[in-house]
Parts: sequence; structure tokens; C-alpha cells
Amino acid sequence: MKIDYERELNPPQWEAVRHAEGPLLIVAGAGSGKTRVITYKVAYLIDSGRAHPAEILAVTFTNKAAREMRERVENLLGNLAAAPLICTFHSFGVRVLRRHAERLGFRRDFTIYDVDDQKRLLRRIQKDLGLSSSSLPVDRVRSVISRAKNQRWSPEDYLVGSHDFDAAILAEIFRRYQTELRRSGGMDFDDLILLTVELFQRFPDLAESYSRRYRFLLVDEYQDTNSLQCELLRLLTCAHRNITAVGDEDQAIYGFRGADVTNILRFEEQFPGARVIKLQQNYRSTANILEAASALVSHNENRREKRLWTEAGAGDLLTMFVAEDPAAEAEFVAREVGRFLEWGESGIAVLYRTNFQSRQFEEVFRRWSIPYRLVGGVSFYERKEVRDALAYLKVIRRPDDDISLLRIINEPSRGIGAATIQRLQEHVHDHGGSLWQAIQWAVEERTLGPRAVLSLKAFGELIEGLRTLSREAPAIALDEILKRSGYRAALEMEDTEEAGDRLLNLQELLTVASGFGPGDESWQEFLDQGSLHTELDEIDEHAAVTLMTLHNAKGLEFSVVFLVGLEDGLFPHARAIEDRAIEEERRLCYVGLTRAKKKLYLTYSRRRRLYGASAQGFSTPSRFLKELPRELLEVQGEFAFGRRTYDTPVELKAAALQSLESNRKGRPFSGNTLNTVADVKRALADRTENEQVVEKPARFRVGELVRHERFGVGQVLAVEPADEDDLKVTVRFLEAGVKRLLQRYARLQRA
DNA sequence: GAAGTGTTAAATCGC
DNA sequence: TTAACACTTC
Repeated sequence: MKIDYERELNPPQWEAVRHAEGPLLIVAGAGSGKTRVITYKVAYLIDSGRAHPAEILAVTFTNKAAREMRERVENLLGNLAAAPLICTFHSFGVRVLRRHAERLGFRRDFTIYDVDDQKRLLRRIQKDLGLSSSSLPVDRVRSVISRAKNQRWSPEDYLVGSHDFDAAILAEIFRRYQTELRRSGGMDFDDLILLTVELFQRFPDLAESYSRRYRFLLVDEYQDTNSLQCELLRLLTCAHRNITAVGDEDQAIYGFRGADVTNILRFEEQFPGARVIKLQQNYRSTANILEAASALVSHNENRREKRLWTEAGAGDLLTMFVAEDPAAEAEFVAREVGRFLEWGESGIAVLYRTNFQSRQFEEVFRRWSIPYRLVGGVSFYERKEVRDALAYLKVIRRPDDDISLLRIINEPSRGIGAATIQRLQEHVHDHGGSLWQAIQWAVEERTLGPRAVLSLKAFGELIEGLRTLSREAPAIALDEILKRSGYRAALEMEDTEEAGDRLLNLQELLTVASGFGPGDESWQEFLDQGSLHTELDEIDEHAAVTLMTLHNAKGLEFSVVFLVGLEDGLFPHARAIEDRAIEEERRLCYVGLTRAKKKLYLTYSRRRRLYGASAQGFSTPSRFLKELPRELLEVQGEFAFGRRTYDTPVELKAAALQSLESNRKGRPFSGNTLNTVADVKRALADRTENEQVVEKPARFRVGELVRHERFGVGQVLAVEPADEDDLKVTVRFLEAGVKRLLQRYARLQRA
């Protein structure tokens, strides 16, 4: 054998790797070499001659994980004549459905509709039903529909089984959504799994042939499977029982898309006689980090107790930093990052709960010339111009694809406005068929205004003319499309920086496309990768600092991790608090903590502008901070004022006084005492204790100084409308003894 | 009726 | 920062 497995793996790891036949569950704690074990297992199966590479199917949840696993296997074994199939659940579904979708009444060249397409369609439907998007947010509709589909509910089933307040409306939207989706011959992400399961259930022979073909099945991140994926795995093991699942229930963070932790907890029930091997030695983090993470997650009730241990030393304490506002938080992070970069450290990550938090960090990093890599956010394939270009390609292949057609019908503007489109849709609604057919009808019958007919005719001819291009390679077709549709010209005309970027992106897309030859399959592959792709990661691959959400960080490790925005409402997210889904948030926090190898920073901001509020609100430190053992934390640099932080209270006081002086505007003002370290610590330990109320209503302006009889001088930090006549005023008092943020409704005095 | 311009509100997580 | 919406101009 090429590899000395016994030397490279610890005893339980090696045991898991050599367990070739029969069901196996590897319960792997964070940093216990989970990915290593599963890749070594793939290698071992091949290396030992137990499996031909083509008999192995390894399923992951993200493209990134699949790609990495492929690379690792290749590193271990070198180039193989045949490669094992390593892909995501969704791309496996696509693979199967592209071959057999006809059996379910779909065309094989069905279109995959992603989130953006779904939203466009749903908005349209809601509009048709006369519902404003504000009363029923499209994201909520989408999640309801997705949940229903993952339960395999039809719109009618949903109506019966749901307790939602507006179930009837939701069911109707759901019904129309399904109809439209089917009519344009499309599948959404949920369908990719759902329909694969349906296919296998209706045609057991097919399931069996797949099961026979892939005699060894490996599943990564098993705790994140939903019931459909679980069913798919069951179907894929109908001809054998060689399934190896790796997972950690403490890292289950995809409940929101239907993942169900009980799948991993019941693995032995589903696959009787399964072996369970636990990996509990952590090779990643220092003892302090590991201890903090374990302490945190032990607050969860829904879990098996396990004991992670490490041979590593205690390492540094965790550093907690309290910033005055998000800008100061970002500056602190940038400063620390700068120090690590000087020391030559390169594995640094800034992890946050929600994508919008990335902006403040990007801004500071750019200002300080710190090269960073942003994962997620608006990715290449989500850009408008890229999606438009792909929509053109889809339409010239299959003009009946309504959703793609709608995207480009007036892009660039060609005189087909909302009213005309409305008419076309009415026609489709009354007479059936597709929009494309409705356009033909409008041109022939001339029932619309002459201008509209002219524009539609030109559009029809444009598409008709472009259709022959589908015989060429995608790159050639795309280039021609951009030319003839006037898309490129329109951007060139604009002559703005943004238009220039868009042109560059289209050029980039052409480069990607040029890797694909002519032919149906090649086109399909190109378009599918666009739909299933998440981010283009060759951009600044070697940047020392990575910015990403906690969800994106799963499975990765970094020497230094900054976990930022640790405020109640942000993390744990307000929605999770409302839904009483704190345990999943805590697991997410656990995932974040355990990404760090050597050094972990926890930061939060005392003020933050959220949800477009007109004023900055005050935040409460995340409840998770209180669940970490005090003795593992050091509080650092908490002296923040305005946008800056200061190393000592003396410096802080000087700066604050100066700022206050220049802002005084004739109001009474006297010297004051500022926060001390002890004050801040006490405030953190119990925030409510320090909250006070302003007794006298008055008029306030942000930034202005006020004086209170009892609490002394303070600065108005926010004034925001509350009820009709009321203003919510937030004041920070600077005198000793009272230092917290005071809130009170003050009567608005109208001018 | 379409296109261009200005304004305002909004924002979990992701295949 | 974006995207939907209202409003004006052609």
C-alpha cells in the first residue's frame, strides 16, 4: 500500500478508516481530524483494493468541501485512472436527474432556479394576488415553501398541516409557484433532492442500479442532513450497507434549511448493527480555547455528553474587546491583524454572524492596505450582469424558460415595459403556453399597441436569430449575444466605473465559458456550475486574512480567529431568540470558537445601527459571553470613545473631554470622571443594574451635552421616534457611579 | 407607456 | 449598499 496508515492516524482514526464493510458512524468532535479520516478512508478503500474508485460516492454539503476532499485524495494517491465521485447532495441530484428526469415528466435540460429566480417569481405571484411585499416578506414565503417541500407536502397538505396565520394565502402562493415552476420546466434547489428521491422511489430498479454502482457511500457533516437527504441515503444503500457517516451534533447549524439533528442521534436505529467510533482528541486548538468552547456548548441540553481533550498547552487567554461602535470594533481588529501580519502570521479569520457585517471590516482593511479575502456576500455568479448573460444562454436554448426570459426581455432597454409584460402574462394566464408563445401571438395578432408590437417583434427576431448559436461553444455564443443584443454596447455607453466593472465581469465569464466546448452536455455543465456555484475563490487566494460568516467557516481552521459582533440580537440573532432556537446559535458559536488554533478574540460593539433604524441602538453583550469561564478571558483595550480606542483611561479621558468641549454648544458642562476598567467589567457582568432613567423630559439633539440633577453630565447618543408623540432618547452619563446608557421616552415638543 | 431620476426603506444563515 | 417605489420627462 502507498500509505502507512497506522503511522499517520491515531488508533481510533485508523479503526474508523479500516472498517470497510457495514454501517459506521464516526462521531467526531471539533478538530479531531474528521476530514482527514474520511479522505484517508476513501484512499484506503482504493489503496487496499477493496473498491474500484468508480464504486465510491462521497457526499458533502458544500462545493468547497467536495473540492477539497478531491484534492486531498489526489494528494494521497496521485492521479488515478478513475476518480471516486465526490460531490454535494445537490450536484448528485442534478447528475441523476439530467439522465432520468424524463421519467418524471421533465425535460432533461430542465433549468435550475436559484434563490434569486425564486424570489423574482414569488414577487410576481404576490403582485398578481394583490399582496404587498411588505405585508408578506418574500423571504418568509420562500422559507415556508422550502420547509413544506422538504416535508414533501403539496400546497394542500401544507394548508391542512400548518398553523400559520396566513396559511391560506401562503398555500395559494405555493400552488401558483409550483405551477409556474413546472410550466417553465424548472426545478428549485429543494426539487433537486426531492425529485431524485421521488425518482428512486417510483423506480426502485433505478435506485438499485445506483446502489450497486456505488458500493461504498461516505457522508460528511451527517448532522446537517434533512429528512429527504436521509431518505436519499437510505435508497442509495438498498443494495448494500456500506455507509460511513461522519458528524458532530454540536456542529449542527443548518436547522433553518430543514436539517434535523435527530438523524445523527438515530443513526443506529436507521442502520441496525452500525458501529460507532468516537474521535475525541482535538489536534487543533490550545487547551484554553477548547475549554472555553466546551464550557459554552455544555449549556445545550440536546446533545450527547462528550469529552474533548488535547495534548496541547494552555496557550493564550481569550481576548475580549468592547468597542464603542462598529467602526471602533473594526479598527481594533485591523490593528491586531496588522500586528500578526508583521510577525508573519497568515492564517487569520474574521468571523461574523451575518453578511452585512463584513462591510465595516472591508472598509478599514482597505484603508489600512491589509489584503483580505471575502468569502460569500455577492458572489461572481450572483452579479446582475453575469446572471443576465446566463439567462440569455438559457433562453436561446429553451425560449419557453419564462423565468430567464423575463430577466432579459427588456435588458438592455428595448421598449418593452411593465405594461406590455403585464399583457403578455395575462395572455399566458388565460390561454396557457409560455411567454415566448405569447410574444409570437402578440406579434401575429397585433392586439397590443403598435409600438409594443414593434419592440416585441424585434426581440423575437433577436432571440430567433441567436438560437442557431446554441450549436456553437458557449463562449462563442455568449460573445455573439453580448454583441447582437446590444448588452455590451449599453454598458460601454454608460461609461461609469460600475459599468466598467460589469464589462470586466462579463469578460471573466467568457474566460470561464471558454473552458467548455460545443454540444448539449458541455453547455449543460457550464450552466449547472453557474447555478450551483457559490463563490469564485481564486480571487486573492493567498491573502492572509479571510472574512466570512460563521456558517462558511465550518470545516476550516485558522491560527487566529476574531469572532465579532457578539451582541444579543445579532449573535444570537434576534430571530433565533424569538423562535427560541438558541441552541443552534450556541452551536454556531461553538463552531466559531473551535476554528481557532492559537489565538481567539471576541469582540462586540456597544452601539450598532440595525435594521435601518434612524438612530443607533444600544446593544447588550451576547449571552454567550457570560457562558464562557471568566478565568479564560482577558478584557483588553476597552477604552473606547467615538470611533477610536485608547490604551489607557487617561488617554481616553483626554480625548473625550476635548471632544465634549468642542461640542458643548452653551450647555452646562463640568468636569467628569470616565469609565474605569472595573466599571466596565461590572457593567458587563450585569448590565441592567446600571441602567437608569432620565427624569426630566426635554428636547435633545444627538451629540449634545445634557446635565442631569442626579447623574451629572452626559452626552446624547441617539434620539429616535418611538410612539406618535414620544421620542426615545439615549444618554450616556460620564460621571462616576453612573456610566451606563440611559433610555427614556421624552415628550416630543413640536416646533 | 417607457425610460430616467430621485428617494427611502431594509438587512440570518446557504445548496 | 441595494432595490423597490414614486415621480417626472420624453
